Amino acid sequence: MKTGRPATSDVFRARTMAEIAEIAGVAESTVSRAIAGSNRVSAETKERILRLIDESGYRINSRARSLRTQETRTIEVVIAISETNRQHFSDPFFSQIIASIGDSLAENGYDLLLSRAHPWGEGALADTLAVKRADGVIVIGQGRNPEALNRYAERHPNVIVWGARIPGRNYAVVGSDNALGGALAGKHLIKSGRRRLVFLGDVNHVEVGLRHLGLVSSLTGTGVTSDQTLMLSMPFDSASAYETTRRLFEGGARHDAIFAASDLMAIAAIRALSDLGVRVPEDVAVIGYDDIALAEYVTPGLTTVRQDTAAGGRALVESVLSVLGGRAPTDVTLPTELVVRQSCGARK
Amino acid sequence: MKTGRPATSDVFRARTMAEIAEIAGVAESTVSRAIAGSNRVSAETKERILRLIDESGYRINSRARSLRTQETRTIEVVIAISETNRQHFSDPFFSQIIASIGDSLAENGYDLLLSRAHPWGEGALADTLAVKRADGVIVIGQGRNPEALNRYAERHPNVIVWGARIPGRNYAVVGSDNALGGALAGKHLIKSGRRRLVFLGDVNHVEVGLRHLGLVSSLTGTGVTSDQTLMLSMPFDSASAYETTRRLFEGGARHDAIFAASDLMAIAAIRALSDLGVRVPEDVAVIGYDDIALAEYVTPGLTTVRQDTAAGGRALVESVLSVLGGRAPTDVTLPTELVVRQSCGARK
DNA sequence: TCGGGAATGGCAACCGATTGCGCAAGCCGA
DNA sequence: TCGGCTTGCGCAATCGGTTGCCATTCCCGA
Repeated sequence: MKTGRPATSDVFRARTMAEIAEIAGVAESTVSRAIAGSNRVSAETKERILRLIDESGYRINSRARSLRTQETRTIEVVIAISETNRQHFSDPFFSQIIASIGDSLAENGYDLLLSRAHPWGEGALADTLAVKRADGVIVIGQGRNPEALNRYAERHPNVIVWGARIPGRNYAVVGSDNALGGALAGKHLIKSGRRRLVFLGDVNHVEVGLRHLGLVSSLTGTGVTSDQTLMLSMPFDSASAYETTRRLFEGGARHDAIFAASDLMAIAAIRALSDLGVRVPEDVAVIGYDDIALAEYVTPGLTTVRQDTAAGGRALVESVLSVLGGRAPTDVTLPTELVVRQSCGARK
Repeated sequence: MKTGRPATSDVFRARTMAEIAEIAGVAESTVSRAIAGSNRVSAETKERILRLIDESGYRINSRARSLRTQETRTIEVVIAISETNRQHFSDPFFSQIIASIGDSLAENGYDLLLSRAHPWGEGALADTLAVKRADGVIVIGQGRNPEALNRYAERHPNVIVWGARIPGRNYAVVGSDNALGGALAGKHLIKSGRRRLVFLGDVNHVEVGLRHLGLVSSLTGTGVTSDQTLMLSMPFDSASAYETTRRLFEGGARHDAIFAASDLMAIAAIRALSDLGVRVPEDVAVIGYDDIALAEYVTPGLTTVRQDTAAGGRALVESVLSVLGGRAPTDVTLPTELVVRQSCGARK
């Protein structure tokens, strides 16, 4: 251990409830009731015990308590990272929604256990870790393997998922309207005179697939055929978006708009264009998805489909706590809107 | 609860070790030893028990285990957000380092409990939450109130901090060399012909203060006096950086370089300049701090002082686990280097 | 003075695992 | 055949709280 640490103060420091009880001259059960605020302890006894607890720096042992009460007051949050790309988590979208979840949980007196591995993945280890550590689970993203998630949710009742309302699922979801988001982006691009669109994103990913679908559907009746629209499937990260975009336009592509599945990808795409001397938005318009905090401050400002992470986090927590309370969770679809900034301004 | 869920399969599902023991026809203790891999259980008994566990879907109860073993196998990670700006957490720097910490902990079989409130803050509640939930604590950032953190660490031995080696502290730190980082930025700016520097960041924040100090010290002997250098103190977020930069240059400032305390701030500053028609790097060079994943992909690419979050996370975990193992933690200073990209290329 | 009931507090079982210690069976050599 | 040693397994205590139920005290009216 470290040296040179000052001697700890010599006041009484209690480790267990029994010690408190001993000093206070009451039974453990009375201490427990005093803490719980039971009305079966007189006001003065209660006050005396609480003061003693405060002075002695005693803190309740949460494991012992939760062993007895059968609740952990902990919610596990799982990021559905893909096996191939663990860095996915560094997307600010995740930190924003986790921050919101963390705040809501704290307000309700719950802890937040963060997992990066899928507990529904293969292998007993993953499953072992997932059980009995938390009262409920919030999963961020349905990922590329919604069936596995579904099987997991079937066996574990207290699961709420950030994602899309896909049919046949065994869990409640909170999320934006991905198809609408895609359609909003598509309409806006068409309206600003774009004709040859590129979609950047992994359509095998449930939510991304819906965004693509929305984009394509918004094209009907506009005179733009979907075979003018290029769909480039790629993982969820900046490097792939940069490389793909760069290769596409180095090849002399004549596309005039990009819709990316995330802001991170959109920002990287803009950079690829810029490196090639292609102007944004004059030559190519770019729209992202998420509206991360940074979207407003990159150069040029990023037009994007907003997912309200603050509201999303709150809704997820509300949902999971209502399941714990025995109530049925309801699906929540958050308002989904396009935020127009420079990267997709009108053609000059 | 939800309706329409398929009936759960009718295989035997064990909830407790006692049930396993009963079915296997052995004592609970034998089951426990079989799981722990004790050599006091014969190979065939062990195999029989493990197979039964696997088939029955039994998962050990981590609270009961940790109550008995007196260890939680959980590490708490605390983000030193400021009271005034809770959104601070959305900085990708934090998510990157948390991702790395999470991976290292998982490799070592530890869970990650995420806290956003300072457990060393005022109020018994905050303290209550902090105790006995985890075996150790990793604090990200010393923040603006290192004394409070110090007092906290005095009472809680198993604390490791991401931050700077300030004197008198009661904890071990892992971090970059902030003064060196500041100096590297300063030297590079001078070398590329810049003379009138601006520093953006809250110097009351321990690490930021050191970065500023490093910048100023690198100026000696260069002919640039420190009173040519402007220090603008501001919180740690994009909006403030944008506003401050914009106001400064709207006022017709003749500064030719900005060094920001974080990449997020640098990116926002670039945007403010761009909105005013100031060219980066031709008119003003910009250097950030952190080298977040996005720094490489923004437009223009961000020159920045790299903090290796992957190595940092690993070192933090190694340190806290070594304290738990009874060994003394050692301070770790990570390699600190400047990554030059377009935002501070040579003057054209 | 005595019985009844409200108010307060204590006893002990319990949550689900881990582990020191003791016991029984099997094996060996003498 | 017998004692001693090794190996495998079970008993029961234990971790630190919570809570049903019973015991005690006190106050009051009859």
